Amino acid sequence: MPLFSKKIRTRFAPSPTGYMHVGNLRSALYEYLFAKQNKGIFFIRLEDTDQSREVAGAAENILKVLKIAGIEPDEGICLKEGKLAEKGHFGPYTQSQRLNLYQKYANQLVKAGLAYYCFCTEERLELLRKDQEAAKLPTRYDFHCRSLLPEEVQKRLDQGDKYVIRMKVPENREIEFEDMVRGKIKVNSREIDDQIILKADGFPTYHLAHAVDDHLMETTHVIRGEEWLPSTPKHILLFEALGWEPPIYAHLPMILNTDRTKLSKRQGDVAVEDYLAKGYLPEALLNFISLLGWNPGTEKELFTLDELIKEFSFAKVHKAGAVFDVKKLDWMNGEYIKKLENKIFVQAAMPFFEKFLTDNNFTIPAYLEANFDKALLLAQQRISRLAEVGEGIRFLLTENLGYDPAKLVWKKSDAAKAKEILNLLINDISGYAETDFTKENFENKLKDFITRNNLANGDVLWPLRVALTGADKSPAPFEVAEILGKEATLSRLRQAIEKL
RNA sequence: GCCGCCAUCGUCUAACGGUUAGGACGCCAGGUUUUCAUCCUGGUAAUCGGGGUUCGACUCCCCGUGGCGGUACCA
Repeated sequence: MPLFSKKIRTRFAPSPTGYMHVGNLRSALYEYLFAKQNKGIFFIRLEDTDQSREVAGAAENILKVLKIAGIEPDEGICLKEGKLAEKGHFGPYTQSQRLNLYQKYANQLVKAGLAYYCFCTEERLELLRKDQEAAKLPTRYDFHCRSLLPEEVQKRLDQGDKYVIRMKVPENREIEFEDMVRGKIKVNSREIDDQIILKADGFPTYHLAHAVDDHLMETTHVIRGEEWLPSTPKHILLFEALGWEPPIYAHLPMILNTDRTKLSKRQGDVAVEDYLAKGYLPEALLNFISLLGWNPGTEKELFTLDELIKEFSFAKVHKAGAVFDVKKLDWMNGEYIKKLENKIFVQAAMPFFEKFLTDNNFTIPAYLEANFDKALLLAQQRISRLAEVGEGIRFLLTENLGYDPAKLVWKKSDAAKAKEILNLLINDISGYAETDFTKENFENKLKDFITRNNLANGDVLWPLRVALTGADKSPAPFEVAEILGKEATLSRLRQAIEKL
């Protein structure tokens, strides 16, 4: 394990422009894991520098999802009684409240000759870009305002012309940095544009805000998506111009759709919330996501958060993008569901079950009232998402099973025999006491019935299963009978006979 | 167009110059079971192409190819 001289500080810096994307969740996870395993600080900063894209409630939502996932900040933006709050000594942690700082440092750069005022209109910039594209040249700023005389600049400022501040990129310099996952990266400064660092509305762009905040907030490690890799040299330059030491960077591989394009809404869900709404357990989702672009170097695949904190390492982070494979997520989620304590499962499944009831206009039959938990538990070992719980025990909620009568016939039998056996069953079961309707007793009674009548297991149990559940894929008939009770069990058997 | 990053079964990945290229998901087959599922056993399937370097390349280098990202007064 590497030893760092400074206290490790990582940050998650979302923009409140939408919902929590699974890629963001993974970034947050890695940032959290790295901080925790180094006994450092994980904090959250709100990057709300684009007023036009801001979505009300988005920040609260992102924090909420993070909390559900078990990733809580030591410092920075947090949730207090559902509302945004801050804690820690490096605040404010909301960029829109730090405008004076960005302006101060932008001005400092201008004074030092490392940045300059630019009065170019967006129209001119757009035209420039189009010309460059047509001429198949790289699209970049043409330094138009770099050479403005100081008097000219002053005059235009005095007359209130709109301006932005651009960084002045040195002409021909190799910029080199060491990325924790990609190793050495080299870029020549001539490839770097004179990026705008302060916008006309007085807000900083990401680049300036990143340098200022991560310096002031003493971030030691910037862990972010691969899409930031190309602008990292700008950031290094900015840190240098401000006389600061840049943080250590780690650029994470992308998470992709099945067709290897950047994970997008069109091809499935990207919002963490959507997955939670389908009944993926937060622990399972986190576990699955942790393995997208990272592996422990062993064959272990199921990890708790604490285990991840111990095992995680940037040395084992992949460089290539990883496809988000829902099939594997389903498997993993199923594993987590099966392992859930019964009580916890019922608790977790209940909201999904209730939604199923209202969506399908079901009311709860009398025999179910007392056996609610037992009913839900019938589904626990058989589903891979909590949202499947209702469908899994649908047969308990309606008398109208609506199945194909042919199903009642076992593969090694015929309709006549099925009918005969169902009749025998009704006779036999009619004589059972209510107390025989427990899983164990009912099973014993039936096995006795089978040997007494010299029948095969399948001859009896198969039609019984279908009669009780209307499905060939369903929990065992003993468990179902226990919940149904005598009256409902018999009535379903009679219905079955009528169908044959 | 220009710049950058990347490349092992369908998917997630292991092998950091020497392995019959391993595991997991999926899929297929067999077994257990009262059907399905679970569970167990087995099978299927990969080093993008071409050149080097080396006694020996998945591994190192170069060139292609392909994918992705960036190229905003968005982050």
